[in-house]
Amino acid sequence: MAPFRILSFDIECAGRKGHFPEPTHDPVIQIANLVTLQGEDQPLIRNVMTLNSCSPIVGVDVMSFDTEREVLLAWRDFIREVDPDIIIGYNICKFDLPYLIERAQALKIAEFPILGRIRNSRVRVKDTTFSSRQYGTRESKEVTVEGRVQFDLLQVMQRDYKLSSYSLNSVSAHFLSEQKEDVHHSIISDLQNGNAETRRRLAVYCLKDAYLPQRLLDKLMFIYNYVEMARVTGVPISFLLSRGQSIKVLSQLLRKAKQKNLVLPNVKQAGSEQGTYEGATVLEARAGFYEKPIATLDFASLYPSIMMAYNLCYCTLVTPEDVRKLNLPPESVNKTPSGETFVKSNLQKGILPEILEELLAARKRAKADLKEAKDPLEKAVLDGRQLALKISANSVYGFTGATIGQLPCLEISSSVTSYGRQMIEHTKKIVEDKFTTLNGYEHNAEVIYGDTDSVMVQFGVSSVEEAMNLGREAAEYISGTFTKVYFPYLLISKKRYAGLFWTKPDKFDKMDTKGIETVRRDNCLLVKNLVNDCLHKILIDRDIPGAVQYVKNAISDLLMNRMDLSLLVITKGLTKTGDDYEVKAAHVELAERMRKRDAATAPNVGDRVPYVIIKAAKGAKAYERSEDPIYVLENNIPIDPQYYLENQISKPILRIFEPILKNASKELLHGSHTRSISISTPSNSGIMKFAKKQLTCIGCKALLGKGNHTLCPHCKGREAELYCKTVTHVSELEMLFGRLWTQCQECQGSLHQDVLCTSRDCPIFYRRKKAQKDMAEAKLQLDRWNF
DNA sequence: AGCTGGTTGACAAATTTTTAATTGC
DNA sequence: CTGCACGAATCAAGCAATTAAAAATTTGTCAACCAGCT
Repeated sequence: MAPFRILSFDIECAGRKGHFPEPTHDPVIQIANLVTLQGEDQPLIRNVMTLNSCSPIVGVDVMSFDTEREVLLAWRDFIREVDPDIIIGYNICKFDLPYLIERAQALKIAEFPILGRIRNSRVRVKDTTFSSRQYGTRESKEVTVEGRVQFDLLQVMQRDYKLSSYSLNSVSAHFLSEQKEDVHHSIISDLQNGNAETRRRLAVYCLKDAYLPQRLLDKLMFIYNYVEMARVTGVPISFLLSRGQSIKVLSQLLRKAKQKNLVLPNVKQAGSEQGTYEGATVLEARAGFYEKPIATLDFASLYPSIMMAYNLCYCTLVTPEDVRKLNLPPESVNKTPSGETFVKSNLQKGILPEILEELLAARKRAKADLKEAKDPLEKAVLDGRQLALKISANSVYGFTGATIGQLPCLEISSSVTSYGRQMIEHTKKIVEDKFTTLNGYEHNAEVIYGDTDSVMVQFGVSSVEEAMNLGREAAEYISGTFTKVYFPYLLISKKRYAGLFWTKPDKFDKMDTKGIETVRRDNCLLVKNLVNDCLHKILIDRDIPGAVQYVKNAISDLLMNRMDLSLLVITKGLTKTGDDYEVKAAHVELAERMRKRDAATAPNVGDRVPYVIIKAAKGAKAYERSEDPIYVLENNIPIDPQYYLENQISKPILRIFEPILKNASKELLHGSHTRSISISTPSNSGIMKFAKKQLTCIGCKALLGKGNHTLCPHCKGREAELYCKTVTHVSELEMLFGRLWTQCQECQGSLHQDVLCTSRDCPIFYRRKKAQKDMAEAKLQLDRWNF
């Protein structure tokens, strides 16, 4: 089979000054294209189509046109000529493609939207919303281009990875360690209206936006993984991006049923009946800091195994009446702990167990092949396949429990979970019964925690090796698997713990954290870093005083206003539309305010909203104090360090330190380091509007009388010293700013041009802006000496 | 009339409940 | 063949758990008020 032809593209359009571009008014000014053959590193074609003249770019075919109509038609012809199988880009489904179509409509170019592989078939655009528990609610557009798969990397990222920001910039930084500049749309117009040189600059941005999605596609091997998934589950690739999990299971069911000459019933929607059933058991967590190794016993793919072992399926479920009528012998049926009855496989083999058997067998084969594979490409293919098979196996159970689905069957799902509950309780009991001093073991084993398919056991031994041996013995005894040991282990509560992860006795593999702030996206970076570094110091370095000192320094820095704004940005997802929220929340209110400022760039449903908490009147709710970080930076609004200390840092830190340190609260949050509070910059809102700013002495901050601009009489004698100090301060800040500026220039790839980037996701951007503000302020101080 | 003790209502503080976000398995 | 109006059909893996913030409710406090007693 010929390799796929992949087109990556990006468009730039010029909005009227200060407005986000709209297809009815604003022209498309540039389109950048990259065409690549699947599996090859270098693109076949690199080109840019641009309105008005543009200076040449090395290695790129630059096509300048005089009218927008020519640009659009050139692109249409280009698509038809290249005839790509897959069209990729970043946010192309919601922005680039619909924009081109609608723009062509506005310009009345009727012959433009014929881009697919069906002759004379026009591209159609439709608004859609997708909503599921797993992926959340998201508004998008459906663009039909026959014969070409649209593979929008934004959608892929949002589905496959949980990130705190999904901007192309932030995603590229995360996966490719490569930044891109974020240029505000108002600047795009300026560059377009400049000269051939500024348009060249714009073209370079545009090309980069087409290049990065291509890099992501290669690096993360999406084509392999998605093609494998499509093959295994039997759905088109577009379904994997536009539909949910259940269509995959349904497709497999249909395929299997067809083989067996069966048909699936058309189950009517059960109305508003939202039946729910009992799920898995989570064992009570004995919270604490464990300095002895903790062994983890678990059952590999528990739910699929249960369904296979007990032959649970739609076609094996019988009612008590059936049992009587058909006179089924008791040895031919299983009664599940939840009270349902299923016939055994000798009478009727279930379809679901059969699907699962095949999936798991195929996964086993893929894993075996993976071990033998040498070629990295082949490895990638096989790893993608085995992962796809695992996910498929796990979602079969979920499908039967989906009450608003095609074929719900709560009898199956509740039976699965009831067996699961029985197994974990049973495991806990026999481990604690067997490994006792009475039975000749050195210590009594204690189950300290367990969730769904795993139990954490403290055997009481102090070496990792002994714990591993006992773990293996126990696993054999309960016919489960033994995988790992945690040592040391910090158990905070159910679903929240951290520990060093050992799979071999000589060295730990990594630090593993579950459920706590380091892995949650709704915390600011400050909290994430702080918790992570503390855990590192406590678990790996075993240096508790060091961790305490570290926290104190961080708190002191925060209160002194020395904290970088990028560390204080909190992000939360906007999960529903504004009116559906019943209570006011910080990110929802901010999104609403931003909508009023500029409707086009405000966050939408499904987007994540970044915000910081600013100073305000005492007693103001958090939702009244949330603000856009960029806005805060530009308008010099003071943030509220106290909020970050009390509402962000304090509780997570205490949860970690409480099991380790007595008086943790006193030690960490009320020490002398919390008294070094900086004088806040006066807010330009509320009562402060009426306060007059008075000059203070540069030496000692005492208020100065009239006609006195620099020093109070007391400091008069130190003139030379203080002047030097101010000069040094300014030059230090100038150097810092210069360094950051150069860094941004390097990022944009040129040291000879102005920096235009305003990326919300880039820490350098925040620091550069702050350095700029500080420098301006310091210069103002210096100017006072000239009086 | 003046004092006392109890009641009441307004408001603040404390506590509980609800809502939303997010993760574990 | 396209565009438009209208109606019908389709679609969405699961539960358990923690945490923070807002909203609702209870509790506490204090002053004003009033009736009864000395």
